[in-house]
Amino acid sequence: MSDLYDFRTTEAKWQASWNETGLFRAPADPDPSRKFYALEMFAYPSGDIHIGHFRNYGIGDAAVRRLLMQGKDVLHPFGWDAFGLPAENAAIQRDIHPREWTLGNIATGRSTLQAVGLGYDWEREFATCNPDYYHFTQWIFVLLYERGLVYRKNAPVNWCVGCATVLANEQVQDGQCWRCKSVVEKRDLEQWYIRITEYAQRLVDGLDTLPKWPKSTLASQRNWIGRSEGAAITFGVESPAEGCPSELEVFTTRPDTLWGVTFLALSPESDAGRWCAGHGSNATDVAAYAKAAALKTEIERSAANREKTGVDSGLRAVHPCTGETVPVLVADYVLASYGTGYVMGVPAHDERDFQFAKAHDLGIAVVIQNKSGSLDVATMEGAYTESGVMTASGPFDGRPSADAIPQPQVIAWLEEQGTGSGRVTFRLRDWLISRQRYWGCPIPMVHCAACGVVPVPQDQLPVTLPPDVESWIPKGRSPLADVAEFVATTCPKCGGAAERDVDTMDTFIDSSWYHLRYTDAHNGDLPFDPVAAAKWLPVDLYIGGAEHANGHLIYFRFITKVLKDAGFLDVEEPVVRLFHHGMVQDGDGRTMSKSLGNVISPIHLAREFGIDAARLAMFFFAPSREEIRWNEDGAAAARKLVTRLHATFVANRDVIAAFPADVRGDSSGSDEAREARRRAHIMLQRFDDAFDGDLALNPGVAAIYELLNVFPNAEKVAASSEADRRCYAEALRVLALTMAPVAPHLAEEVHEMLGGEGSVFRTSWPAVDPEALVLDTVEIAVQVRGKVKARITVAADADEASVRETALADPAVVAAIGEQPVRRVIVVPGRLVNVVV
RNA sequence: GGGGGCGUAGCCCAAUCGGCAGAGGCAACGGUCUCAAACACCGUCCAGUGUGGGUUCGACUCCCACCGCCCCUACCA
Repeated sequence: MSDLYDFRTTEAKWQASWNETGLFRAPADPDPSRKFYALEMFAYPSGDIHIGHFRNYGIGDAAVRRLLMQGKDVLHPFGWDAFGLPAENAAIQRDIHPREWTLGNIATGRSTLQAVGLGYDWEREFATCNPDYYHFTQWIFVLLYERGLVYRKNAPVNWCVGCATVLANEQVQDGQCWRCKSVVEKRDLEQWYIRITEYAQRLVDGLDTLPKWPKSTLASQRNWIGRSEGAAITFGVESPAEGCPSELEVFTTRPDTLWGVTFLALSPESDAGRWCAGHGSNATDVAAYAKAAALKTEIERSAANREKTGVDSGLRAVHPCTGETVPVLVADYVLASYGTGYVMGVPAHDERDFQFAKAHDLGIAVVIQNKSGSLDVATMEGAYTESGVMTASGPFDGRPSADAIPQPQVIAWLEEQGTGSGRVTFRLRDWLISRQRYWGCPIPMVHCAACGVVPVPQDQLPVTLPPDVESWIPKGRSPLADVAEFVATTCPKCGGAAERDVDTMDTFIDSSWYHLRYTDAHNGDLPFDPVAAAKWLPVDLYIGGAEHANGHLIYFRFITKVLKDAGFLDVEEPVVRLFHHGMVQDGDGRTMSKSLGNVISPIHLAREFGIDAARLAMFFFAPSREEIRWNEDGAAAARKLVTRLHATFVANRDVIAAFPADVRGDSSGSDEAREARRRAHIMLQRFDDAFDGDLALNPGVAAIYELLNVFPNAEKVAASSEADRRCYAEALRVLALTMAPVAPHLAEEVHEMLGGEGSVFRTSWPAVDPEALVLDTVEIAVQVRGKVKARITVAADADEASVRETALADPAVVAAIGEQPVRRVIVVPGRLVNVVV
């Protein structure tokens, strides 16, 4: 073996070895006490694997390698989130079939990941666009249907003009399509929905059982699900016309402000709003208003502080407590999809209602008085939304509204009166999953003239995507609608002629169950064998970007719960510990993207610096959770570190080889030798803390530098005493193992050089020796009034009294105290002494 | 508007239970090596922790207010 380290050949050599020996192949029958399921979010096969993937997967890879050394039975799989729009866009732009484009990208991506030495069980790999996989995406859809969680509804939906498809709420960002940035409009369409709101409460409750999830993500999900407690209150409609709703039920979180209602407002898309537009006494105006509202884009409609428009609905409502009539308006600041679509207007105590009332000359009534009693309709410039004392509120006059909001007494009273009741509402909407696109999972439903909507029985799945369509160009309906042989089918129920549903599913459904498929990736009968899933679930560590907090990570929790209810799983939550890695930016702090042309491939890193150096650089730049700027100088420094590490082992090879692998130094070594040993254990301790904690590997890598910096040159080591050489040998042995997760190829090479058998990842992870960490003597600071005045050297285990005595005897301390009386002496063992005068 | 996070040397970042602000790297500078340069090696330099208060013997760390930056969310009644 050459004494010069050639990272290119060495790295290739060990990658081949890992493949041959199946190092990362998960055991078929993991020991329950040792199983560990490590997962990184799978990749969209967009083309090249970039440096951001390399970081994400590198963190997981390092964690997994240490787990192997700890003797865990590890499942660490990889796959491809392979359906989705970019494939179709490529098809349109380059006249290449989406499948071909996708499969080509997968092949490139896989070979890149393998070339950079990431350790996965490739035998469990799959792509969601493969019928072997989407067969069971459909199977799960049918299961959801059978469990009453799928329904069809005509409702206003987000319509992306550019993609010519509907979008889910979280796919609309700032009123634009998340993919193509086109304007998003509202359209009325009949679409498939999944009743995720049925699980809203469980999705909220589950958050309390996830202590190892980032606080930010828990908070984000809590806000997204948006549980609100309040009351549903029924207002009568004054002399309702034929067909007109006779009652309007509103939802409010402030039932204590009920007596302050001066109007009701209806969403133009609500049932009553639509009735008013068609049949009400002011139908012409309402219809015109509703039409204008629908044409507004999401951007216009959601612009902050937009003027609150509205129009008289033609109805009058009867206040359930006072019997007075109040005007009812149609206003597009009211959302049809939240609460009931009708709100009670309390201008004095709600900012939006205040603005609306001012703009439309509606009455304002103060019913919650502030502490000083100064609220007066004539002088109010905004709503008073705090709590206070209820006034002009019938039986509740004089009651504080502060006890609890919503007021339980008010709700109880409403229930007594029969005009309202307590109600919990969620912000979370049902999951709209229809997409008018080709490259997705077909919805396994059949429309039969005689039987209505009929699911394709599970034993007749999959409904395969037709191999070709006439045109990829979106025209506002699914390209599948034009494939006659796909559409024409027979009804599974009556056998008569029927038509297939032509839409495909949102790709978030593909990724909602992929973690389960890995446990049994080749099952042809079921999505997975419940026995196999039980062996591995829950995922012990899940690594991915924080941007999925409200999309994927909610759907994924939801589907896990449904499958548990259906008896296929025994876990309520899919993931024990969630970790969000930081992004990788270019040297100027810009996000790497194809359009900016600043994307760096890990292949480039492998060639220029070596994979181990690139990993070390990445781990060293910043804690894993923080974003980093890629920096070639830093990578070059890491390359030097690899060279230096290798050279250190080569130079000290004979010293190490003279002792058994489990050599231990002890206190008979010199200070210098024991310091080397101590540094090695500090390093180990830091890696342990990181891997067991927040995955911040930077202090650990820094500790490698620290160890090398105190390590004497080889001549000196060779010439030292036997006791010293034992310390040095131990330090390097600890280093050789501890660096393995972060610099795996180098570690294998060193392991082999030191005479190790097999892979270093089949040896065991070292244990910190607490005895190696302690120092004989420590220098501690002596402070007088908090200012350091002297430093004294004492035995590390010196008792407080003697430390105090030594400190007080120090001339500099004596001088600093002078004539002042000593009031207290604080001794922090091993740290400092503070004299209070 | 709501929520989450972050401010430490020129730059990236450490700092255990509240206990001496500096471990490490980059850059810069000086030196050794070299015909010279690069590489390598040795060494040097640099902040008082965004601001203002508070608690404490002692605050980067805890509390309050403010400033700046990043991310998420947003007419949710």
